[in-house]
Amino acid sequence: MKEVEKSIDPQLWHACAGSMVQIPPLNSTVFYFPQGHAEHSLGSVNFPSSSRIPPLIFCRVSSLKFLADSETDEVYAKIKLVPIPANEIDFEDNNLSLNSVGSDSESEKPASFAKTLTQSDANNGGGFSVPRYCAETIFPRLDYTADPPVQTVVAKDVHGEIWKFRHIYRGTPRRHLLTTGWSTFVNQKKLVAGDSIVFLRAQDGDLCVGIRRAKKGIGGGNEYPSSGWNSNNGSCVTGNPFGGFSCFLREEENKMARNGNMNLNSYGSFNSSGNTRGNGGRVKPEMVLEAVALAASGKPFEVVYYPRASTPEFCVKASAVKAAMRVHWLCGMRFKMAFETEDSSRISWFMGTISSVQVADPISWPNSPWRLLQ
Amino acid sequence: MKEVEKSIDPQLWHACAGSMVQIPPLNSTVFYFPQGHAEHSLGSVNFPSSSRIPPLIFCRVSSLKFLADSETDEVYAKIKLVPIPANEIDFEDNNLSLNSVGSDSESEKPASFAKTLTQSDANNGGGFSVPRYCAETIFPRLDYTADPPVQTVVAKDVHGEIWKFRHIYRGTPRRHLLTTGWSTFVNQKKLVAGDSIVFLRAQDGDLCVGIRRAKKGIGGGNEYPSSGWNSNNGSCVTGNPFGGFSCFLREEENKMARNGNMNLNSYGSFNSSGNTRGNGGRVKPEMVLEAVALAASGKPFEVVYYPRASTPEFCVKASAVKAAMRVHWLCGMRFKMAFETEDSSRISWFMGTISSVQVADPISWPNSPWRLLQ
DNA sequence: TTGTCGGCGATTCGCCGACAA
DNA sequence: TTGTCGGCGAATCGCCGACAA
Repeated sequence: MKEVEKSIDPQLWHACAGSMVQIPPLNSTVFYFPQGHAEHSLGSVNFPSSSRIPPLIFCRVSSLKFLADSETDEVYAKIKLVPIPANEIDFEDNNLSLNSVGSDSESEKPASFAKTLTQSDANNGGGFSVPRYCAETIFPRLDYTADPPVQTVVAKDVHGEIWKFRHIYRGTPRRHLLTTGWSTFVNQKKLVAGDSIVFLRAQDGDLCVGIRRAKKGIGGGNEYPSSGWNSNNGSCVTGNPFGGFSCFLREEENKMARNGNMNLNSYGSFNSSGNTRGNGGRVKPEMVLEAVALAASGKPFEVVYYPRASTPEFCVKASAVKAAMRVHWLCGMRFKMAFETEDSSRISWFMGTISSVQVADPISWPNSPWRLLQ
Repeated sequence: MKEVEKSIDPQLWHACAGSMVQIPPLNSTVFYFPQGHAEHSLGSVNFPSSSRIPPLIFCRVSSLKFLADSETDEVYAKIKLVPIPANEIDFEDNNLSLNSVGSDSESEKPASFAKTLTQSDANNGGGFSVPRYCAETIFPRLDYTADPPVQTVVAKDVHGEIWKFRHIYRGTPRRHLLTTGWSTFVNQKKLVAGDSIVFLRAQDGDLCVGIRRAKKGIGGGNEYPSSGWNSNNGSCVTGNPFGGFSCFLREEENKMARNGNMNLNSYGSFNSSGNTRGNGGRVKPEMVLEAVALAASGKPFEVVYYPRASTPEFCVKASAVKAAMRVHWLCGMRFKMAFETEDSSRISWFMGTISSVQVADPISWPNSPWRLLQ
């Protein structure tokens, strides 16, 4: 209720959001897409037909807050935007944004590692199997002369809460494991197989730990209206130099049998105890309407963005849009599409061919370039 | 977030709220006290000094919803009120309210029992010691010919969720106990010693179970501005025939050492895992302002009332106010005060003498009878 | 009548190497 | 390199009467 909005470490935020998520830097210029904002909403947004809403609005980022849900740890961002009047639009102003990009690269990517939890990792009885790479590059150095080599690993979560894990190197063949402390973490965070855990070494040397919940869709199907792979969900085309369109195709998604914590005892509660897992975090339709109304009238407004909601970004770097607009997208044109693999920070590329170029929903969004950039 | 407002069984609601809590019946007339509503709020409410707000507003109850917090099970009510214009006020109209009172008594009090959890009840290792009266009048009949007499007791909570308990009659001397299923209940509901549990047999014969959290005040002191025992907190005067002023003086309040679930292990989280216990449920100041604004302008409005918040009622039956106003309250006058004992539905009476008659905060609430009726 | 305690089984938790993918 | 399994010790959990209060 009275939750205090405490900004979290931007680097941990980005690590939890995924490597493909880009947030426009402070003071940079972006295009705000009301239609994209609407798709980001959980319910359907009914814009008043009376007022004409521009398909995209040129804005400057005036404030940026990196936040995390206090219950689910799901990360999200609050972005304050100030619309820039049409006559002040300077498409070539890249000075400031370049500066910002500079300050962006200044905060270099810290070492981080993500792993999807296996059954064995999530099971009660067990520990956590630490991939060798993670143990050697992220965790503190282990004294291999000891027998067995053991240490206590201390990590902060997004709320600054401290967790301790016993890190041991044992077994034949040898492997890294987290034992004591791990099951407490799994239980408190309500992690299940398929969720991911992120370890990150901050610049100050502190170890941080974050989580990414698996999408909770039941059948693995798209939960949102879409008609084909090049529609809105989970796929998104972008030329490499126009980066800034995040998209999430998950490997191994829903392959895992989801053996929830059903209480099969004869005693106790029968109803499942309220699915309070993550990824429910989405924007309310009223918030969208409010933001759009303010934006359309040129007033500053605020938007909330859940980077893991599988909907496209709706605040896109101005330079990226500009560059993309210069390209004449045509049928048959080939393109590269980036997508994220779940278990590491590697990025794979997927080649494709444009099958059609069309403006979606041309009635309410005439001449909108929105869908063209899906 | 997207919580559906599901009305719960009014009888279970009342059992959880406590026997002193009275909610005005549907369509009855009440006086709405903005000042009382403000005290019901968590933060401080700053009324705009520009607009004159009447100290009490005559209303009709147009809608009534009995609700329970989906997380903490704390009960609360949503009451829709329609202000009645001054010229239509009929102080003698008791027909409808009498009818409503009739329909109120029509839903007769079902058998219910409340018990404050002892250390032994709340401890992990143990079961629940069922007072004989509860076992014999509320629980299903036990077959005493068996050895030992055992049965499975099934109970629904406020959400309709079903819980099962093993009820056994054993030990020397014999006593009733809940064993298997009990600790699951305690853990899921996050009950601690000092909280209360309510068992209730509904008319349809179904057994229901509700909870009342102990107030979480640390020092046992008043959390709200008060100056003396006859101030607002935990005490409230009413002549018996003027019933409808709820008040809560708890016996044994905070006597219990509150040995929270501190995690003293060397591993795991250090920060206390967010105190998400009950009794935090209160109204936001904005809601109060909104309601008062609507009320002052004669428009229908809605209020939320947490019966266990230790603040006086702010929607009082019109007839009760009328009767109370007829009495000339004077210094030295003796009165009877009802208060609730925690562990059962008994009501005790406390004799007192009026020490002073004064209007609190006479500047912003001139001529308000509000404080007079504390 | 019922709150607390020590006792003791039964069950789970959780650490371990052996495998094999 | 790392996911899963069966094993086993150890630490709880949770049921029980014995006592008082």
